Amino acid sequence: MPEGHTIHRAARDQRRGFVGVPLRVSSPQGRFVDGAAILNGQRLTAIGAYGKHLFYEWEQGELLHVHLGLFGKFRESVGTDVEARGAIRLRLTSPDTTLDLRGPTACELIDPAARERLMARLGPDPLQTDVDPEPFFARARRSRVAIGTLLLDQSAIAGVGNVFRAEALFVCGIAPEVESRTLSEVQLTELWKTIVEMLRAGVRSGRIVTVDPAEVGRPRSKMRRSERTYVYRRATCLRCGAGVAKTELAARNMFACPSCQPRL
DNA sequence: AAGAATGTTATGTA
DNA sequence: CTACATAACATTCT
Repeated sequence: MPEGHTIHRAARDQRRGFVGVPLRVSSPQGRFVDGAAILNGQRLTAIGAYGKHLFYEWEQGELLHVHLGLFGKFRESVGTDVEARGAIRLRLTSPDTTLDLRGPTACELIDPAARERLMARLGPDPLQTDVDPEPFFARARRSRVAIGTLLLDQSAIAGVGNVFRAEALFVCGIAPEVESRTLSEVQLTELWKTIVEMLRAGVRSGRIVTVDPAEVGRPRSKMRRSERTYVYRRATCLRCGAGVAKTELAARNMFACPSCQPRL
């Protein structure tokens, strides 16, 4: 879920006590994390997230960049004597917990300059405090690209993934294939606002629930899987019952309700 | 047990 | 320069 997923993870790791406790980073197999062993014995001092990128900072100034990509996942186990299964790219241990990372797109030690370069090519991240959405608006105003495509372009807006693009467009009643430059200022503003709220809700609840709980008459935590999205991976629209249109946009599955998101 | 899935990047084409 | 297609890479689940 980067998208939320990456961000949730960082938030959750912090709650799990991986910040500020003694950590050991084991030497992983594979082509990832060159020289991670030098982190042995150092304390993790901060976990930061920008868009779908995670940055783990250690006390000696080492900077670990993690991107989960499509398959990357942290798996948590109780205790520190955990059998290593599969290709573990990174293992973090706190006194009572082991956190294994598998399948990330990136897991590498970088320097601050590299992080700057990386962040420089990302658009505004709706989750950052004091973020200025203007670069996203400016891009949208001049682009002929479909808004559904633009939302996945991390250089336009950072952090939105396939679930949130479908759900945010649904909530705003915008058809995904509409050229972004044809959207009104009001629509752009509403879209940004919707995304901010959705991402925040994701971080708060630790899962992606884009449906207003009032709409299904059940608290957020008790919503069934099929009720957590309006159109994403659904056959019918949660709101109006119309058949959801499943298409491909930017090489990803796109879901939209033809009735709630009319193309004008 | 093939295929799909909350992703990115590099490369080629027009 | 923009847009779009394709392939490559990673893992887990059905």
